Amino acid sequence: MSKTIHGRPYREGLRGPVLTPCAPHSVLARMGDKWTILVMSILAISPETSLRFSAIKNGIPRISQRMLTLTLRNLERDGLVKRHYYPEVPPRVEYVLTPVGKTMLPALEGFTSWIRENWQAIERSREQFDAAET
Amino acid sequence: MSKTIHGRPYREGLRGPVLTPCAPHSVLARMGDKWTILVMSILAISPETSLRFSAIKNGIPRISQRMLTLTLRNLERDGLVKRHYYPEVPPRVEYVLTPVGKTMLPALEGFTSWIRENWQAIERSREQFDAAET
DNA sequence: CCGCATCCTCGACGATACTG
DNA sequence: CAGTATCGTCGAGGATGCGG
Repeated sequence: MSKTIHGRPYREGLRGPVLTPCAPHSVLARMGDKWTILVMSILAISPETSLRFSAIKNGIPRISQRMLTLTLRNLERDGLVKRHYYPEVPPRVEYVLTPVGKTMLPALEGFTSWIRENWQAIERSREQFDAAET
Repeated sequence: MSKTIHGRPYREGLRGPVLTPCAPHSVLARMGDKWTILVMSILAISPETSLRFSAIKNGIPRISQRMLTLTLRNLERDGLVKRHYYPEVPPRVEYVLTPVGKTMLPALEGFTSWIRENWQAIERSREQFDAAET
């Protein structure tokens, strides 16, 4: 059994630890992209209620129709969000978190709450760093 | 006092909740980029020990010198990593997590452990989804 | 109402070569 | 050894318009 850090396997090489390849990055990258967290947050407000496409769009200032569609597709593909299509006129489409999507919320919240408590320090550090460049 | 979800403020609009702008995305985006988590993971293995540039590079297969430099610069700018330069010949440069950087580890670990437990389900969902497209 | 197609811009990332 | 400079590629993301 090899050692792990953050669930990431690694071995002790001659010149220190070497990380072995890992898949989970794809999930982190997804959550880190421009709109995904915002969509998750909107759906997390009342996790049992499904929201219409337009309600989500209205909830996220400045998101384009195209990017919302793509973001929702990706979440659906990952099995975190379920899409319900109602073939009415005009059509109605609603989205909800799946069970898996809901289990992600506490873990995500743990991380975002750390960010909430620390991002001001981070912002200050960035300003200092940038100011130090002549 | 307005309501929040994941530390994100929102208001109840006429057609549902509306997220108000939020800064923390920049932190999530940072961690979600291609190499940052890997660098954090390497430094997290023994948080009290500083590592040489080359040790980090050896620990992350396929990272280029350029991308490691950029990634470390960004982390230093955010105040999560501290850089120590020793003007010897040949030069030696070491990196350690800052106190702030260390406090991030448990929160990050919470999220990555959720990913570890669920990414196989996510992978399966992706394969199914892709297979469903004719 | 919702989604797709098209076109465009820009920055992340990689490869390579050079310097103190 | 560590970092910088330069150049090239590629895909994320935005604007707009059409269609069921």
